[in-house]
Amino acid sequence: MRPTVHDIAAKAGVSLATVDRVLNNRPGVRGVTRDKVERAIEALGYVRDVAAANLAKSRIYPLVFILPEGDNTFMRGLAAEVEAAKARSAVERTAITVLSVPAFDAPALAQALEEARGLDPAGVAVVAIDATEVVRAVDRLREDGIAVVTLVSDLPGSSRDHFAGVDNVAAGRTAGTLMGRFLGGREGPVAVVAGSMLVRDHRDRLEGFGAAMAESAPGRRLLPVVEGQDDPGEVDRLVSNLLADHPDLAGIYSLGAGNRGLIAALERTGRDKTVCAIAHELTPHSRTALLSGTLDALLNQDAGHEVRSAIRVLKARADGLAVIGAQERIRIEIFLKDNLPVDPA
Amino acid sequence: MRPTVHDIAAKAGVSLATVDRVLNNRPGVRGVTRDKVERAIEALGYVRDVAAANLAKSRIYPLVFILPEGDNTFMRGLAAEVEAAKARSAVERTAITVLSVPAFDAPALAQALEEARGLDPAGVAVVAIDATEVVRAVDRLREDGIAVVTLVSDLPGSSRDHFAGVDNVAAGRTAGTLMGRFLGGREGPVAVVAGSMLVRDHRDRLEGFGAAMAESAPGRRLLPVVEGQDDPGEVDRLVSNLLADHPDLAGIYSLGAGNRGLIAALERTGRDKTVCAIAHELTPHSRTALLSGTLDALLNQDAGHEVRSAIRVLKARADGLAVIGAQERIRIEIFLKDNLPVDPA
DNA sequence: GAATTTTTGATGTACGTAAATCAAAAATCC
DNA sequence: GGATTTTTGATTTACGTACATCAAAAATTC
Repeated sequence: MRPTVHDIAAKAGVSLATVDRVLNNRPGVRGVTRDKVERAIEALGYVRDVAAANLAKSRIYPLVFILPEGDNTFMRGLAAEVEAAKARSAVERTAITVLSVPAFDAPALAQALEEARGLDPAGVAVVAIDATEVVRAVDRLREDGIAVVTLVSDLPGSSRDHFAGVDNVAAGRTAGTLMGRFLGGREGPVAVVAGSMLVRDHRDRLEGFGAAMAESAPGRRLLPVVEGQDDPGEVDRLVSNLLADHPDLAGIYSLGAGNRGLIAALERTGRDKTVCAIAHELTPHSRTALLSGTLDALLNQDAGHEVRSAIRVLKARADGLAVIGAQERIRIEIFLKDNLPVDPA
Repeated sequence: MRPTVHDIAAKAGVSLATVDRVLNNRPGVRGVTRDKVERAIEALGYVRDVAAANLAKSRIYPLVFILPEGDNTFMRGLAAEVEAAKARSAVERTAITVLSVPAFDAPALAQALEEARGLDPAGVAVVAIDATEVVRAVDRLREDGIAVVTLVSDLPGSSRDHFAGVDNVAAGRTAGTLMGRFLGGREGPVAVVAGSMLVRDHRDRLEGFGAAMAESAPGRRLLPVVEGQDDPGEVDRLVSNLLADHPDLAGIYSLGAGNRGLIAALERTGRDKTVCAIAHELTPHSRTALLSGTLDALLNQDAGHEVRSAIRVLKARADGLAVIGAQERIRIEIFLKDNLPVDPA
């Protein structure tokens, strides 16, 4: 049987109340006594039964998720994962509120953060936009003792506790290496389609992509980045133009969302088999395009992992506990048509 | 506040004891009453507080892991993950026993399964070998009501409850597609190094690799498979011979373990930059080789995920609960030098 | 050494569920 | 309608921790 508080009390020769005072560092214990108890804890290898502790505390963690609105599948998938977490809230002792804000709208996001603050939650998870007013709003939350985790897109200048997302420079590098190697001897320039250069993750991916391309395909020409606002229609228009302007286009790296537009443009023009296309995020559309060969590779961040990780970190921070960084690191997944997970993500 | 058993009792107009009888389907409840209670549960949206339930039951799950001995890093990593799970057993209410058996030894494995049966555990996780006596031993465990999960290597003919491992045909296909595309215009044959064609996962990988290579690099010559017994020394010898015999060798796919030998042979002969090498399993050695460019890509199955998934499935099966197949599916990870996780696996 | 403050002990209740016991009520059988 | 069986109720204890209260003991101050 694993040791309990009673065993510690017996071993240390003190009362249960004193053990409780030490365990929950309540005041009124002499240093000598505290040491005695701590030695007993050590000797017995006691670990607090969290289930029993939570039961006794009947603690719940009120959390707020702030997500962007908008017509792109990845963010809708992220929202779905938050809903799934909500369904688990009874088990996980969380109470999750979701706030939606217009995409790429820093003032609206800052306002939503203020609204979240009004709800006095234990923690807030937010898909960040890199703007000073957002940084200020996050810092205000932290000053109120509210834990903050950035989700998918980080906010490095702020005092956020943690970033639940991928290393986007590395993701861009990965795409660059794949593109360079997949192109092989093929001639022609490579295009890059982003959502918006105002968002940090897109800037980071571009940086990584450029660097890795320079290594794996030195001398290859990169066309100037075009920005599709993560909107399928806009991406379709931009890619169609690129294909028309560059009959020898060898590859396209789409580092943002709105890939339905990319896929549509490639397939409509019949260039899907000759242009090497690498994109981000596994969705039903991108999955189909990967299987048909329109897309050559797909980089992915697991939205479910990110949401679950964010919740774990927020809970830990609310309790003032440390998190194991390595365990909460989100991986950059590479999918080819051959290693797709069976269920549509 | 979320509803409790008391709320159900009040709502249904029955006693607490009756609610308990329904919830834990104990006998002695009329159909009418049972319905009344179930409607109340439904109406209130009651979900059992697992923490409280486990506390009350003070249930533990005795589990047995059967792992092969042998000098290869992957299996040692797997064993380390089981140890890590053992360290968590207080929290997870498990009691894990590990049995070691000689590698590739079916009679010894069957005997270990019998030994596990003698321990009367709730479940057994085993790295399977494809042999009739092993199938029989697994079936005997199942007849005794003991849950069985195969780990890493499956046993399709048996009555095992679940396989915690990757789809190895798909893994081979993934390697084949990568190899075909990475080779690009380069000439020369491609070699395949396996551990043993007697093991199912290696046969599966070879099958997938051949099929995908035929698609992505039609006409490319595949050399006959050589078998290195997952032993670094033997692999080194075999690869050295291959390199000597085929000065124009374009690629090597190592689908088993013992990659230290592969890496050593490539680097010693200075062919590490000209031969495209794809291997399995992320280890400190393969990680270094990927970063230095000796290996071009690495396929991986996350041993930690596999062990944790096996435990979840065994616990669920011991309680007669269903598992969500999709959630327990182990992914085939692709690593390039750019998307390696930060901590050495 | 008396008064004060600090530390410790003893004890009880609560969290939500499991499981057991015994008595009471209701249904069923003949 | 009485005997028997089945169903239901009432109540208690337990799991391991948190937290509060009050009394007793020890240490500290002057």
